[in-house]
Amino acid sequence: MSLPWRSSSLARPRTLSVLEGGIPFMRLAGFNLTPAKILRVQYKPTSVRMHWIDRAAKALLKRGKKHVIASGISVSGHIHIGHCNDVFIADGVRRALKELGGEGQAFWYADDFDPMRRIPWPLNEGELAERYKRYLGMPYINIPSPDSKYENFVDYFARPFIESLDDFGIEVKIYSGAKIYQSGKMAELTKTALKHANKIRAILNRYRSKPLPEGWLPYDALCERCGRLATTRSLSWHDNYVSYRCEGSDYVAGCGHEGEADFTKGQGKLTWRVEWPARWKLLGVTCEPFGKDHAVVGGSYDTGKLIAKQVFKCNAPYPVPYEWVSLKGRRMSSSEGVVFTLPQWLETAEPELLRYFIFRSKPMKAKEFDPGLALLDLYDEYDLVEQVHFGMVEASARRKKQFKRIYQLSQLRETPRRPVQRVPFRFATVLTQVMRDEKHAISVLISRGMLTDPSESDIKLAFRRLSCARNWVSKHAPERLRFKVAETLLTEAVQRLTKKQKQGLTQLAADLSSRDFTPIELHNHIYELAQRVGLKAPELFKAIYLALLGRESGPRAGNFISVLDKGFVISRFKEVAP
RNA sequence: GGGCCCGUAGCGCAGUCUGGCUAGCGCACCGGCCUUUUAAGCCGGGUGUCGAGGGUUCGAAUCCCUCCGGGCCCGCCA
Repeated sequence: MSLPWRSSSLARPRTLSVLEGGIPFMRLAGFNLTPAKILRVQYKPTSVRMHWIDRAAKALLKRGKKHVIASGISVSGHIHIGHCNDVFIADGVRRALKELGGEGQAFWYADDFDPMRRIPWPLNEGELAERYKRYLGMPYINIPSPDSKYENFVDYFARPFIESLDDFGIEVKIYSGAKIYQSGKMAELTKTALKHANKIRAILNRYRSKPLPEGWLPYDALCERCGRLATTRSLSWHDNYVSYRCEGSDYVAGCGHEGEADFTKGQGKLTWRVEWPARWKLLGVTCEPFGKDHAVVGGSYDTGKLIAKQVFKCNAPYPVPYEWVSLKGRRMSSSEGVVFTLPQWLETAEPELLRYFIFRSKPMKAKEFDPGLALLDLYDEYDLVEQVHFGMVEASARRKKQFKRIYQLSQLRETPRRPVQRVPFRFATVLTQVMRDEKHAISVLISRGMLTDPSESDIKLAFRRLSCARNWVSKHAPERLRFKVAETLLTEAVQRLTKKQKQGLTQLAADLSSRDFTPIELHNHIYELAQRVGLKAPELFKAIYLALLGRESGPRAGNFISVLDKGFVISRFKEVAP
């Protein structure tokens, strides 16, 4: 059927049924619609449901072609997957910009010159806590590492994160706040801020219940005597110097020292609310994701926007606020040790899954992560999205479009062209506990139809998943999903078997040696056998598990036995009733 | 005091920006199947006042207003 208004590819009617069924219905219902009105309904284009990453990229392109996307975190402890929103989103926008014909560069900025307000986990436990107390109020970069393998506190917490970024397909330039201050690059902007201290104070006071005092300066000097940053109050400034007194703060005492800090040499820093817009100016930031704490009215983004405009004469970046991630229902917190880090993620889940986790829902939607059983669902969901992407699973056009984009954003780099062969993670958790070696695992996977004529990369993916499954079983799985084939027959297990159960096992051993079974055949055979020897099926199952595992339940039996070495199973069953 | 998010099936959620096809997905559940299923079974089934009320509209889960419930953030400091 050809419809005249379909000439424009965009102006497709939403659906035909609306047109065909809708109008008569409306007439029947007594509505007197003018043709124009009907046409407007008909011409309604298919709604273009864009992923929020693309929406951000599109908005940026309206402003210009080249963009700098910022992300950054205060290195106040372990950097966890909640923090990843920042850098993952920044990188996602960069990628989307590129796809839309723009240019983007993303960076990650370590706020490593901020003072330590609280001793983070795990340094807040035992004797370490005592040792680290003295560093309260000092910049992170000047605090030693608890582990000699790392240069300092910042290296200790940030390096595992930074080094993992590549594994997640993140391409960002790394900056260090401390280094930037020490290099003198912030000197000019610091001077500008000091010159406009009154203006800045007025901006900040708009949102403060307790106004900043007269003579307040937006600068935190580093005390040359005690090395603290949080304790000083800036009194005045001249040339390149800010004079200060080390008075103390609410969480740590000052040393009383009075001195001068050279702001061209990194002897102090701008206070956060001013530092942020100064950084936008310095690095030409045009887009930045940030946590909802900054996004609140009167928060640092609001004041930063005004300071940027009025003091630094630049525009605030396009904001992408995001919600936080909780871990098993608790708010992730590096200081309290409620963390799940990137290296931890890689142990138990594929990197694509974390990207998927972040990009699947809107940024301001709170996310909940649970590495336990819920991770299985995440795997299944990811696999499903992948299958929809490759057209192996049917989905509505709208859903398909949405899934495809999320799938693309979840890829580390290029989106695979051909369908990927996946081992279902749930099966991987069983296989990894019984497989003898890689060759064996492959043959099992092939015999199950989970791998068909696998390529090298299919095999690689399968082993990556098996390795994740192994780690997951040992670290996050509930006890009932863990099992270990008993090295020798446990006498305790034998004692728990009835005479009939023993007979059943002996017979099963005989049957196994007389012919081959597929897993399903074997499973069915167990039922038949139970009946033959006068047992209820569950009793025979229990016997099998007791003999093999030393406990009463285990993975699906036919499956399980056929993965084990046949000779071993036969002799184990025979052993039960010598 | 201000702001944000959430409220849709038993549970977890998508859909809301940009109103429109029969409100969808996963898990759970229910029924059936191979005489029999413990952990890759297979097939079938939606079990729903879209938090409440009002408004706009030919049409509202979707837009507007009010309210209720839950969570979080800011108002010190990132």
